[in-house]
Amino acid sequence: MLTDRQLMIFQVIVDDFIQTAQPVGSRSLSKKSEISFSSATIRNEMADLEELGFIEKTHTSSGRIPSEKGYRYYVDHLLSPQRLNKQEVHQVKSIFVERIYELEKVVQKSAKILSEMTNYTSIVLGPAVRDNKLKKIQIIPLNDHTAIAIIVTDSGHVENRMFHLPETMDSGDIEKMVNILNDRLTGVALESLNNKIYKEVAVLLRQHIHHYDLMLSSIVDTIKMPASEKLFFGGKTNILSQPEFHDFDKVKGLLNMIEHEEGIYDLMRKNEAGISVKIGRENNNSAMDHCSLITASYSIGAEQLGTIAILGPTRMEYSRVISLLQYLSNGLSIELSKLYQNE
Amino acid sequence: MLTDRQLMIFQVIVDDFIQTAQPVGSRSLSKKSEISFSSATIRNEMADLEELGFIEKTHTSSGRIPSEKGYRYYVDHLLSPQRLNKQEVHQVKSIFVERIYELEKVVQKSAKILSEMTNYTSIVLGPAVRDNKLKKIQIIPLNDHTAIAIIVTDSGHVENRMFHLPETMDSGDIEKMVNILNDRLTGVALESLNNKIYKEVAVLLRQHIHHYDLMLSSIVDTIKMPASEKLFFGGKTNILSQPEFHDFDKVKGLLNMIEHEEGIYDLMRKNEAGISVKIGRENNNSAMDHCSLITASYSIGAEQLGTIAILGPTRMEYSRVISLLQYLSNGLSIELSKLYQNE
DNA sequence: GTTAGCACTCTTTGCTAACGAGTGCTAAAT
DNA sequence: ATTTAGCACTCGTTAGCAAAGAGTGCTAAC
Repeated sequence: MLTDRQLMIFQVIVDDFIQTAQPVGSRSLSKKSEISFSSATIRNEMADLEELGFIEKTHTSSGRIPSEKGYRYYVDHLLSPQRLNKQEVHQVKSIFVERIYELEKVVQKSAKILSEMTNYTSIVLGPAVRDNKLKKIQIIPLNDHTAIAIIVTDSGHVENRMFHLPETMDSGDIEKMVNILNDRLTGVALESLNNKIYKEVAVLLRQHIHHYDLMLSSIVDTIKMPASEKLFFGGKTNILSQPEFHDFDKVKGLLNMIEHEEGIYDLMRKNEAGISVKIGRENNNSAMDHCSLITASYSIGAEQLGTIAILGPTRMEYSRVISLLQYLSNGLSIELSKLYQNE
Repeated sequence: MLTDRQLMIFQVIVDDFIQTAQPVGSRSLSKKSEISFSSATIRNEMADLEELGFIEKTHTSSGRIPSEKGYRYYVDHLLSPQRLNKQEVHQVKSIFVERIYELEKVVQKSAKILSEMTNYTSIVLGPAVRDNKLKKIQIIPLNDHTAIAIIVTDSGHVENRMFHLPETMDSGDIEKMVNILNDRLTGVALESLNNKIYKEVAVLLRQHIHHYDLMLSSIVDTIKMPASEKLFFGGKTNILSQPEFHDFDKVKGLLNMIEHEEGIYDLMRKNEAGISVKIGRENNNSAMDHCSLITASYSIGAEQLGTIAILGPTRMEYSRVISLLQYLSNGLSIELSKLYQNE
C-alpha cells in the first residue's frame, strides 16, 4: 500500500524526528543525501502519508511528525536491528562481572545501567517468587511477647515478619510447631502453601499444640506478603530531560504513576515472552500518552521470571533500545540459569 | 534591636508571603486589619527591615519577601506553636491504629501520612540497627554450591545474604560453625561484631573446621551491610506543586538528590535531639537552595533511633510542620517504646 | 513621628509588524 | 504522467512599544 519512495521518505522522517525532536519539513528533507527529489515532490508524498495516517502536522503550516500509527508501522516493518557497539556490550556485561548470588542485586543493577545507557527510565519487575518452593520455616522468639517468623525459599528468597506470641505458648511448643511445618511444607510452592496449611497442617497442629491458631495466622501472613513482585526503577528523573516533557502536568502525572506504582504492574504484565512495544495510547493509561514502553521478559528455561522495560517518549530510539533489551534479557536469563542450574 | 512595630510588620510579611507566595507591598499591608498605620509609614519601616537584612526585594520596585536571615529570625523568635486540629491529630494517630510489629512499616507509613498532610516531601531515616544486638545466626544450604546466611537482631531486624559454599564443607561442619557463632556472638552489638569475630571467634573456628575462612567472610559481609540506615520518602512529587519550583533545573536537581539519596544522609544526621530547622543555604547543599528542612528525632528512652523530616520551600508553613513533627516524633517514640519495653 | 503626594522603576499585558519555516496548489518542464 | 518551480497563504516566533498596575523612595506638610 505504500510505494517504496513513500516508505523511504517516511523512514527518514521518523529517524530525523527521533533524533531532533523537531517537526520535519519538505525542504530540510530534500537536502538529505538519501533523498534526490525536490521539496515539492516530497510535499506531495507527505500529503499522501498524512492522509494514510502515518504522519501529522502540529499546526496547519508546520512540518510533519510521526503519528502513533506511524510509529507502530515503523516498529513493525522498518526497524533494522542495530548492533550494539563495543562500549555498549561492555556496559551490559558489567552487570554480571561480580559473581552474583542475589537476584535482587542483579535486577537492581540492571535497572541502573539500563537507564544510564539510554537516558530513559527503566523499570524492572523482579523475579516472581510465587513458584518458589519452601525451603525452611523458622521461628525465633525475641522476648516473652514477640517472635519473628522467617521463611526461606529454594531460590534464596527470604521473608520475615514479627508477630505476637500467645502467652500460653512455650519454647517446646514452638519447636514442635516449627518441626511439623517444615516436615509437611518443605518443597511446596509458595502459592499453594496457604491452601495446604489450612487443609492438611492445621489438623495436625491441633492435635499437638494448644492455641496454635493465632501463631499460624501470623505465619500465613508472612507467606502471603510477597505475592506481588517488587518493582525497581532506574533514572526516574531522566524524564525531565526529554524536551517533550517540558510540561509540568505531564511530568507530574508520570512521576506520580511511578511513585505510587499505580498501573505499572498492569503495564508490565503482558507476559508474552520476548520483546513487546507499546506506543502511546496502546498502553491504556492516560499518564502514558506520548510515552512508549518497551518490555522484555527474562526467564530460566521455559519459566518466565520477570520483565525489564524502558519507558520513554514515543519519540524513542526504538532500534537501540530493543537491541539493548534483547541483549540484556538474554544475559539475565543465562546468568540466572547458571545460578540455579543445580538446585 | 527591632521595635515592636517592626516586629509585627515583619511577622505579617512572613505570614502573608508563606500563604500567598507573592511579594508583599506596603499598600496591601496597610489594608490588613492588624495594621493601623499608613502605607508610607510601612514603607519606612520596610526600608529599615531591608537594611537589617530581614526582607528583600525581587526587583527595585517590587514588594518584599523574607530573606533567609528573616526566616531564621522568624523561626527562632516569632513562631507561635500551633495547635493541631482534631482532623490532624486523628490522621497522625491513624499511623498507629493497627497493632504494629514491624518498625519499617510504621516508619514508611509515617512518611506517607506526613507528606499527605503537608503537601511537602517527607523523609524518614529508619531506625539505626548498629546498636542492635545479635539474636541468632543461621545458615541454610540451598544446594551443593550455595547457602544463605541469616542474622536476626534483638529488635527483630533480619538481614540475609547468599554465598558460595566451599566444596569441602559438609552439613556437619556447617552445624558446628553455626553453633560456635551463636554461642559466642549472641548478645553482641552489631557494630562490634566484626571485631569480635576476627579477634575471638576465628581462632576457635580454626580448631574445629577446615576452610572456615571463605564462609566466615561471607557472614561478615552479611553483617556489614545494614551499617547505613534506610531512607523512606513520601510525596516526592509534591515538590512539583510548589510554585517556587516551576523551574526545571531546580526540580531536576532536587529530584536527582532524592533519587540518588546523595547528601540526604548528611542532611538528616544532625543528631541533635528534638527539632531542628535548616533554612536554604544552611543546608550546605546547592540543590537545597530555596528549600528548608525540618528534622525531628525519635527515640526510645535516651537512645535516638532515627529521624523524620519535611523538605519544602523556604516559604514553608514552619509553625504547622513543626507542630506536626513534634507530635509525630513523640508518638513514634511512645509506640516504639511500648513495642520494646520488655526485651 | 506620621502621612499624603508625587515622580520614578519595574513587571505584566496586549497589540502590531516582520520574519521564517512550512504548506498546498497551479502551471510549466521533463 | 511525473516532477519541479513558483507563488500565495498560514501559523508560530520574536521584537518592539505603549499602557496599566503595583510598588518604591523621597519630600513636604500635618
